[in-house]
Amino acid sequence: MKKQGLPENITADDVAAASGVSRWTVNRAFKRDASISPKTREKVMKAATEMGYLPDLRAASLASDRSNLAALLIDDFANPHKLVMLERITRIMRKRGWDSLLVNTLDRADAGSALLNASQRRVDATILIGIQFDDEVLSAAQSARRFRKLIIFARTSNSPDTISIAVDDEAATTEIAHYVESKGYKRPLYLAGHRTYSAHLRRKETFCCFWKERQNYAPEVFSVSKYDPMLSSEIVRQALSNRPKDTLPDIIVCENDALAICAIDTIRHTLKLRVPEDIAIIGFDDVPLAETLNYRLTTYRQPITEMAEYLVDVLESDQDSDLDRTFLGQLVVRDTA
Amino acid sequence: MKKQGLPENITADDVAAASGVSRWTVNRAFKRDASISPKTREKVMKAATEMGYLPDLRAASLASDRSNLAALLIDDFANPHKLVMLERITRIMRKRGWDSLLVNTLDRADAGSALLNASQRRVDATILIGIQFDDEVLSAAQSARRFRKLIIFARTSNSPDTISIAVDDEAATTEIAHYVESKGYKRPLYLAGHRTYSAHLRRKETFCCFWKERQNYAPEVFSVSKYDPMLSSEIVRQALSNRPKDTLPDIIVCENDALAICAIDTIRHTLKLRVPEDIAIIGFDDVPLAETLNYRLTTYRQPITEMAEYLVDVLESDQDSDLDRTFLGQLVVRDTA
DNA sequence: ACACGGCTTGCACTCGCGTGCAAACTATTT
DNA sequence: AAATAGTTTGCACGCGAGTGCAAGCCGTGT
Repeated sequence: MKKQGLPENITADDVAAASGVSRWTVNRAFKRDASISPKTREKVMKAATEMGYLPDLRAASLASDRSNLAALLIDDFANPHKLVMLERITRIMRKRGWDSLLVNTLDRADAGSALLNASQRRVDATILIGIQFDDEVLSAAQSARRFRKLIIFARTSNSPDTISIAVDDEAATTEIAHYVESKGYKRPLYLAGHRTYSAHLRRKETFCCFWKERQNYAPEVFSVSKYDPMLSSEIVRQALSNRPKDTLPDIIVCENDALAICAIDTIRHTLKLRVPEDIAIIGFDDVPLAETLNYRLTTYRQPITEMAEYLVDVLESDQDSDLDRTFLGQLVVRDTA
Repeated sequence: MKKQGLPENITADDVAAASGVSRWTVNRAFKRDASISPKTREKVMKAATEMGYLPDLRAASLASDRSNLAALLIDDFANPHKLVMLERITRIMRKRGWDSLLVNTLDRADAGSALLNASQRRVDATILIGIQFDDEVLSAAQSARRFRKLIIFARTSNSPDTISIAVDDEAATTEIAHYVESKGYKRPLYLAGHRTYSAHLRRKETFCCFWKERQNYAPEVFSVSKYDPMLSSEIVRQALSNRPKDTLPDIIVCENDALAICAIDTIRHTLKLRVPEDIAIIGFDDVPLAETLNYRLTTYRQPITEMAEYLVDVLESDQDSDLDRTFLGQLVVRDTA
């Protein structure tokens, strides 16, 4: 199935010979704004097409020191929102001429070596879509200094050596809090994710501060240490069972949709309560599942497409700093709150 | 954030100079079974570590004509099962020293160029995880003959130039059919996906033939042309509404879990019927959502890990043919049937 | 002490293309 | 027609490593 009489490797030299120009001219024909006459280019391209020639990107990258390749690190395929981001990012990158090296760092122990491996392919940038990257891994990566650009997507980062592209957590959470307040909820419970990650801390803090300031008491808070549906479900159960019904929260504000959906299932199936009649729910992200018949989740949508386009702007930028940027999303009101 | 006084590019030459050997010896130190004395290797590695040197994989690939890189093509991020496969494949490839170039071919029109682009990186193999690849795209890809190996994952293919790694659809569907029969269901409805894809045809055909042969009548069949939850939901609604209750199917056998989950939601929320009391459901794939409280879906689990390990065996194999293989999964009985 | 076989190490050449400059060529002006 | 400015093309050299072979090193047996 491999060769079958196919000329081993067609290189620019072959095309050059066939079209009567030099090898360099052949490669020029493939380069967008190279100085080459339209006639020559056409002639070369015709021969190239006939021979099935396409430039070797490894060699190009080696010679030019630009790969047009970025490593995408993900550590969590279970969170549907990550997948939305992955899809959007890869599609938009592809559209604009960039390839993606997907690095699965689910295996935490292996994350460092996975990172180094990507660097050996001399990627132009490394994009972190995972949240499990604590600052330790981050600074290790950074100090190895193998990465031209280290981009944190959908999470704010305080590191100066890093470019962060994220939604404005404070503005978003404040909008949510206002909504919760305006709807007259009185006993909110905040369901947080892993407690050590800055983006998450910020959301929780913002919500709690808002509430304390306006209502003079702090909301209950529960945390789930990782995106494990079983664990999340158990935490929700613990938070809500064995207490008088009139002390139950009237709304659970969740750090993300994965938690929110898990909470809904647990409330309905384990605790046999109704959503939103007994307990309302509000999420964050607007994952595809959120709009399905079963959930109709009220949530906050991040402008992923816009963020991904900006991401490519960053990839193509020459600047070294001042590339951080936050975005505003929008509250999507459905049925659960 | 880039250089900060970092020696521009550390190459094997630098390490060679620092450790008093030749450049070739330095590279030998990094190659698993190269002929090099343990002492020398240690010396070199020490210097390399201090200087932060790691071989450039682009150059290595260029010189050796092996990239240890495979392109993963996916066209559908909405189907949760694809993601399980993606996660498993990338993790296992990484574990065994392979990198993944993720190619999002959701944009159908762009699929061809995406494919070519991957070939320009001289990947060692191209792996198709999507199903939207009709035989047209497939043969185009093949005839361009730019791919050392073209692997179809989780779908059988009849093309001889292709390596297919998939579950045995016939055996699986037969097992499902036996189960349906043994449970005494009498009016099964088969809910199929896109009708032109061979894997899918095979499942549907197998089920229908089985039923016709044993029960002397053909089951109803409905098809959904793509994985769009809204569309699927609509098809289910059409299939089940406006008919006397006693003519309703007693079980819906779905080609995959995505359809099954969608069917459950529609039956519960739109048609206000119960699952499994009014209509039972059986899926295929065992996606993560299938075991959650909300669904508890009876389904057929594919041995993805095993298949992914075999995939890497194929990547590393020298053979050209006879690499196709099918696997057996298992029926996972939960609550919906 | 000599020679021989086995392990280590060094080297010339190659992979396919980019960069920057100089040479050649074209079109425009006087 | 000659000169000038602008455009197009060719080329030497480099990017960073792999391959296969030849030379060097070691210890052992006689």
